Amino acid sequence: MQKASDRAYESIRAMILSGELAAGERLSEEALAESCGVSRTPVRDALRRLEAELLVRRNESQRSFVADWSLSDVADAFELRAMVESYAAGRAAERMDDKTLVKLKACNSAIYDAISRKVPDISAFLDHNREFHAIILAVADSRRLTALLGTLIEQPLVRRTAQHYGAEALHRSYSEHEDLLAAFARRDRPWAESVMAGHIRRAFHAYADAHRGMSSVDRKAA
Amino acid sequence: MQKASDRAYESIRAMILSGELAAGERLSEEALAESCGVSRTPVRDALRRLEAELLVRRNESQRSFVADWSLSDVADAFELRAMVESYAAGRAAERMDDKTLVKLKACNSAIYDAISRKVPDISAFLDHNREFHAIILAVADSRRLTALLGTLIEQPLVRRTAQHYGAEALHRSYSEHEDLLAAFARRDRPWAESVMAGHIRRAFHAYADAHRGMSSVDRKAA
DNA sequence: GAGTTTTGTATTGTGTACAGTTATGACGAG
DNA sequence: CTCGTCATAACTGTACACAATACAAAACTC
Repeated sequence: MQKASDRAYESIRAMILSGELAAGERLSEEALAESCGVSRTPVRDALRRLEAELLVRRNESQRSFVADWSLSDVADAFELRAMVESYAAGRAAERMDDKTLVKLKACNSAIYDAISRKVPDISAFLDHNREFHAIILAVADSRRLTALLGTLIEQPLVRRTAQHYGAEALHRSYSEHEDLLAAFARRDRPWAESVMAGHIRRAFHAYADAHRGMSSVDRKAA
Repeated sequence: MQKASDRAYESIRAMILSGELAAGERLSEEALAESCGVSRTPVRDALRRLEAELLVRRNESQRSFVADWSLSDVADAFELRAMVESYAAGRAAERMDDKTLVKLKACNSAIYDAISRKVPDISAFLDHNREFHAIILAVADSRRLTALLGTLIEQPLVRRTAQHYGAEALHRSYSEHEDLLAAFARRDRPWAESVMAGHIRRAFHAYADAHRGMSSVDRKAA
């Protein structure tokens, strides 16, 4: 069995990432239990895991809330992610093999297909993008690194704002991936690190622009 | 109340870090519950937390084991820690204030006292050293960074092997802290980053030397 | 005798009841 | 009308009981 605990985890996580549970909202174990169709025990398990990911916060009296990410929190996470993920790309460059390179190329081609339609398929883009980075992380071959990045990649708001990415931002992301592939093909660690660092930092500014645009007047993001 | 869960956490954690629970050993929830004098529920909580720190590993069928850290695992952790903690030192340099600087100086003086006795007080050294780094982390002022480093600092074996550090390694650590203080006093971010990176990397090699010495013939560490 | 199936035991997952704690609202005094 | 206090309600922590699963050992078959 052991499904109940996982179901609760996935369910609550999805509700937080989608915004169904608003930032700062109170989380009652009992209410979540009913919402997930399980008892409080697996919900408690799930909340502990989400707390470790900083998706859930607890106040001094042990009550749980949806973490509210300020812009500076998101900036922090992106800065750390840029550092850690460029390190991962560097390790991957040294450990790259031709078979994995082919997989990465196929993955980025899928990204190209998704963003080159008349109406870009953002959901497919996000999925393939996630896979692309996951493959690199796997090649980097460090459990510790994987665990660390796991807490940095999924951020509330990011997925929701991805819908507002412009076509040029999506294509820029694709072409940065191509650069990464070139660096990997040459086993060039410093190159891979540089490209990845820039890739993540660009993503942050795209997010920040979109976020500013959303929170104030709905102006076009650069 | 809420003590039982914390007691279980601290108790199990201490048993792992001290080596009382050997690396790779099976962890039975019930046995731990009895050993901690609580029921299985808080033990489960504690195991989830320790799992997030990678101090406890679970196999595919959800059974828990003490994580067995290979030398390469420890090397991984140190490399990441060097990267992340030097970033923290850099942020701290930019945010440093005079009051905190005084506290850090006092802390390092306490370290000097601990290591300058006829028989160095390693336990006091470790405590003050932890406090020194904790203060820097607090000044860096990023919850995310704090959470990240939390999973990197405590490592099985490290505390145990600290007993074997030579007098010169301890004094070197003290003097590197002094360098950090100088960098902080001048709000010199790159300097602080460099010193911290070197500080952590030296610590790793001290550990590696001691570890090699212990696992093969008991030769003197450099 | 070797391999496979079956059975028994140990361990974890889940639900639920109860106790202790915190928050909230009502009521009364100033 | 406001502030403080007290009572009640809601929620979390803990324990325990039961169900489900996995591992191991023994027995049976080929």
